[in-house]
Amino acid sequence: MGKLETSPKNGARKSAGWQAEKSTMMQVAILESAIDCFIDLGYSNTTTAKIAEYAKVSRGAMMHHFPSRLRVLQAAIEYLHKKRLQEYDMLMANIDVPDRALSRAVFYESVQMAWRYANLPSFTAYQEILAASRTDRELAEFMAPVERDFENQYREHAKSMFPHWSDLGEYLDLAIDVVVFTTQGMALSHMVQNKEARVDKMLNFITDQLQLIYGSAVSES
Amino acid sequence: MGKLETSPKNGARKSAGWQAEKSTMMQVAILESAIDCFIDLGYSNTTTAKIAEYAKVSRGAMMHHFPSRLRVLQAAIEYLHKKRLQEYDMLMANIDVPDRALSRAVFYESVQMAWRYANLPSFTAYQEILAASRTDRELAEFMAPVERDFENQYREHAKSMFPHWSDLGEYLDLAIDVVVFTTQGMALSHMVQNKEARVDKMLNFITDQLQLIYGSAVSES
DNA sequence: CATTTAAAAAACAATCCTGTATGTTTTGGC
DNA sequence: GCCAAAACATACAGGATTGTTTTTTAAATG
Repeated sequence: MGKLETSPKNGARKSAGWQAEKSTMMQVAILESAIDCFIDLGYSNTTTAKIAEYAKVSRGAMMHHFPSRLRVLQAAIEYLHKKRLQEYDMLMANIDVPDRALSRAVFYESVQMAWRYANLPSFTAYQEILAASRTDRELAEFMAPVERDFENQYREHAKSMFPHWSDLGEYLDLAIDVVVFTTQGMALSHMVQNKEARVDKMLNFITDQLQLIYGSAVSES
Repeated sequence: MGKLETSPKNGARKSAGWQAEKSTMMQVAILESAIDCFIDLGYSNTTTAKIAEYAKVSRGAMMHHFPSRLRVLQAAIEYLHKKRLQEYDMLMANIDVPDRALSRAVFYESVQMAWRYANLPSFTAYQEILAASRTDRELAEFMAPVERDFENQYREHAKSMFPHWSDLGEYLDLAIDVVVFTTQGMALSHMVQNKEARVDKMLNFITDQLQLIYGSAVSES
């Protein structure tokens, strides 16, 4: 009941490596299930049994591929990391900059994408892990390079998007911090009243600040 | 071994209510230990045994005062809530405003205090609880009014601190959000590189933004 | 087709945690 | 001093979770 495909379909005859394919399919299913568990149950409530249940796989089968809980979780974190890097590129690629003119619209779209980024399910999953890492030394060490990766991606993308700023590193870093801290602060806050309106105001406000920072940067150069 | 005072000291003769006093002493010790556990171990790793160990009390004694884990945790949350409200007042009372002049120094000190507030141990403990509440419906319902309390405190304090803004609710709310989201976003982010410098830049930047918002507010009135 | 190997499922032991139940000490009133 | 009640300590049962072991099933190969 509820297994993955257990035998090759008639159409696709037994190809040499179909077993390996099925194996990786299952592994992906397990990792994605682990991430879903982070989101639904929280990091520490993500048990091996729950992951297997989500993946519609017996716990024994899972333990065959990932010999311990830690291994599953670390693999899931790596999987999530790659996914988030991709999602970031996807979102930012959506920004419409007809002729690379630094209009307000460009800034605003960037801010909006950052906000969307902080509202993806993968962001929630990631925050669960980060929160757990605060009191889990081993996990924290595992996460450190991941965090560095993100900081680098932010900077690299910003550099390519706003080449004028490439030289003025300080202002660029400030602009990034403003956007990241604000959007993530909003995403992590549990706003009770008129969330939408406040978010909207904040996003517009940040956009204005970006323009201001940019103005300072160019006037200084 | 390692108990609280188990009998009245010679100096203080058996007063009528000393038993009740000792009882509340122990309860306070337990609640503070629970909060320490949140900080050291994380919310979900805070077991009844650990709390008792931290409080240097037998688990049985603890279960006598708090019949279930949930009760201890809820009592600890309420205790933490009061503590945080007090700490906020303490910090904000420190802001030196000689003649209520709205100089940059006043804004800056406010921002700095908000940053300090987000770096208190109690903030960490609180975030542990908030994070856990995301996947714990019962806890979330328990936390909702607490969150409202804080939002109200922010607004009330800001109103009293900047009476000129009292009428322009929108700008005041924006200013509060800017400070809260930014400082909390920073506190929750795991900055890897030159944290101090970035924080310093952000605090100064926010201060400038507050002045700007204030300028918009007064020019509109 | 038979056999060997990998994959999957199930069963098991060890640990931890909660809640309760039972036993012991201490306190306050008489 | 004595007794009832509370405060405190210890012991135990039930459930959950992890990792291991054992059994069963499926696949690959000669």
